[in-house]
Amino acid sequence: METRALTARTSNDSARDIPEATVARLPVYLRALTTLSEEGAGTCSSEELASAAGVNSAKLRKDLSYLGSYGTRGVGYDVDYLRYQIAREIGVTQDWPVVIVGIGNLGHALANYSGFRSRGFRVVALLDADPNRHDEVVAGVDVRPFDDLEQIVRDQGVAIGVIATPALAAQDVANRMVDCGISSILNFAPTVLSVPEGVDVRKVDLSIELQILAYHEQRKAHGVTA
Amino acid sequence: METRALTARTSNDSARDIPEATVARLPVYLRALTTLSEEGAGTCSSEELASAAGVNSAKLRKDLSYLGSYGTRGVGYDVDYLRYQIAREIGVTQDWPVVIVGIGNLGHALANYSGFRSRGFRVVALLDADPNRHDEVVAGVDVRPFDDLEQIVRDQGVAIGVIATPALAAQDVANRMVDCGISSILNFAPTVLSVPEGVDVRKVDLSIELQILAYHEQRKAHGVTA
DNA sequence: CCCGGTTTGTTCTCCTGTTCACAAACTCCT
DNA sequence: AGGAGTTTGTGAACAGGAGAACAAACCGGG
Repeated sequence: METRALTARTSNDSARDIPEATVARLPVYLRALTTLSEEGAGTCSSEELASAAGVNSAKLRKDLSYLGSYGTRGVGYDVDYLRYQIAREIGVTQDWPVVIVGIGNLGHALANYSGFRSRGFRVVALLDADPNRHDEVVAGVDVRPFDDLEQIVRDQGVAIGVIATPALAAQDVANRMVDCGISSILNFAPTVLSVPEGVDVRKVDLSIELQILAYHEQRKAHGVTA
Repeated sequence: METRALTARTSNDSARDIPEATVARLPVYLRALTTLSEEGAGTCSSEELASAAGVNSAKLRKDLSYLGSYGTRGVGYDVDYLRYQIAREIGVTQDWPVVIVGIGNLGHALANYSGFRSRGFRVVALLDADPNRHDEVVAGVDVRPFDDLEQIVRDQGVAIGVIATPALAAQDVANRMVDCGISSILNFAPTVLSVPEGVDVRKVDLSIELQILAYHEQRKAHGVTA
């Protein structure tokens, strides 16, 4: 609570500064709550929700306490109410327009991924530098030239871009995105992007995850055989 | 170091216990070194490599120090030598057979992803429960029934499985994988898997990453307007 | 109204990871 | 050989997150 003085909150708060580790878990809680709600649960305890989310219950309670006191002692949390509060805190009660650049195999998969739409993200454009791909229609959206980026971003108010190009093109795409005013980038290309301050980049790297698994796998094998 | 008593290391070490955070960065260093090598660099300083990998140079040096003293003071690191050492530590000098279950959009993309092969992972089988998908050939590998899992795992010595199924099927697939002896799972399904001790699970969730970006994006917008 | 049972919110402690700063070690030049 | 310049490896301080534990708050029954 004493950190509120630091963040110079303006009018109504509702946005204290939440630790990164907690932010990363909120979507997991959100999903677990959605599942619980679909199963007909009206309330749930921190223990139940923590188990559904795969975390420690003390950690869950601490995470939720950053958002406010939305539980009732002796009872638990109202599933739908808590779900709404988390959704609002993350910002997925509103609709986020998203552009995807690079419509190869991965781009196709992303464009077709239903989990985006159902969670408040709307794919408003698919862009690709290859003219052979233009006028192709993927998931009901037609693929357009990369140069249309600026107009689309301006017209639709896009703040989030997804990069699914080969590694070599990724930095150029990122630069163009930043120039157009995009300030959050999800990067699937296996390369390190450099962007100006104020722009957020998150990276998803398929082969890195496998390599981490391989490391542990190797150690397991060693421990057994040696 | 006091945790070594727990892990019951046997004969020659060469495998001190490396912090998880470091393990997660080693593949990034590996990729940066590969790029440097292709650019013809013979040696590099921690500053250069750190910049290429997008991390602090002190952190890089500390990370590398867990592997051993592979640098030369006043000079830097031999690119190819360091690259080999990291590859060996991760375990990607050997070949890892991998099975992918669930050949939808994402499964297709994964099967075609060249980054796996080039990093020591070989997709030995594609499995899908849907009979309509069988006999389809993706990336030179034909799609087979899910029930073939056990035989494939046994014949090919598969230790790593990738789940790219819908959420509802993921836990069942994971159970079967574990039963067959798979001990590392990369899960793309948006669900929390529960697995017995000794089995590693890593999760890649596309929509969670977007939600994290949305949270920060929302805060940026708030800070500006309010 | 009071009491036992339950569950949250929070404090405190521990541990992991990050960063700074510097001694040790190496090269090159004179 | 010696000294200036460079870069690694690491000790130490610092920050942040995880988990145990407990007081505060709520419900229901008598």
